[in-house]
Amino acid sequence: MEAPEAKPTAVDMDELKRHFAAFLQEQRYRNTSERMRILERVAEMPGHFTADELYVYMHTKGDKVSRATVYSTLELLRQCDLVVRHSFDGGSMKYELAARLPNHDHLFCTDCGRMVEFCFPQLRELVQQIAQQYSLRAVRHSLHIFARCPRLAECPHRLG
Amino acid sequence: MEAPEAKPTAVDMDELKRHFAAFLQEQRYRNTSERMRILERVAEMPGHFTADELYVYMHTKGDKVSRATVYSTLELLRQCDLVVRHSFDGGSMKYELAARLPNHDHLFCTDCGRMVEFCFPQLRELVQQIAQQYSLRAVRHSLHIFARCPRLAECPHRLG
DNA sequence: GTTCTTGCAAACCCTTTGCACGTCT
DNA sequence: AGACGTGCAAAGGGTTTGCAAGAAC
Repeated sequence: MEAPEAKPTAVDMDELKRHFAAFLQEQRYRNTSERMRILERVAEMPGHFTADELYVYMHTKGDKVSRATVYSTLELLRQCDLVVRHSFDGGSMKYELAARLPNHDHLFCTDCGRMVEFCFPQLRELVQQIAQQYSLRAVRHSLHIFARCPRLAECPHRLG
Repeated sequence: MEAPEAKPTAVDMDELKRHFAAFLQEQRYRNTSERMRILERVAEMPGHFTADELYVYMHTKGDKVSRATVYSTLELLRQCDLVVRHSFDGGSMKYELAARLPNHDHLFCTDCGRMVEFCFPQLRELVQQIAQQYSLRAVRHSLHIFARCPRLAECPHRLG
């Protein structure tokens, strides 16, 4: 049986911008060039990234934005569900475009450090069942699995 | 059907101390009064706590330990699996005695802020299945579910 | 013109580190 | 005696904030 890797979704930039503009207008926030530029650059990031990585990337592209604006705009993008923020153990916050990999989870090999993103429909169902036990409706979830190779020497991705 | 709340396990303090002492000896770390005292106080904490909360608690009890020692001992307790560390979204690290609530997960109501700890055997199985798809053996997992009340006004735990 | 946003730097919080002193073996 | 652990304070990294200048409405 094939392992269900999560696959990137094609991103419709205009759609994202419309979504963001609508959110800003609705919330009486201003539609500034910095905010839209940040959304564009977020969509160019390949997967997870930190606020600082985005800041550095934008400066290599010649964009003039401050870290403060990067942080505050990422927070706005999060409020309107265009980006998701992850708190992986011990590190700084990781952001990611929500449209890129809908509803995926993370598996970490603690032997080699490899991270796999996967998508299991059964998990979605189970999560919904669990929430229902408490008369709630699950909106989002985050599952981290920490695993090891049965025989370390044969781990095909081990470090070193 | 009854919602499966995770139930605290009775804690055998002597057993914990033996486990920790054995770990220290095996790793050639020293068995100091500070380290054992910290383990005792960890066992007195009701649930999740931050390193600083433990530090403050110990000082209310008259223990003289520094923050540095609290942090480093919590790390040792983590290495020998006596405590687990959680990284909840946006906040500081939360620690918890592993023996207290074995293998539980977390459900957050985003309307009222309530957090429920639950334990679903099916989830364990599913997690193991997922890891097997990648030829790995799951060791630990962490599932956070974010959910809402179907009708907010009726949320029995809503804030305000 | 008023209010919000930006950029910069400083502040902030949590955690780790360097060093002198104390303690365990 | 030697090596490790502790306590203190300072450093460190990531994120937020205060304020003056600039842009959106």
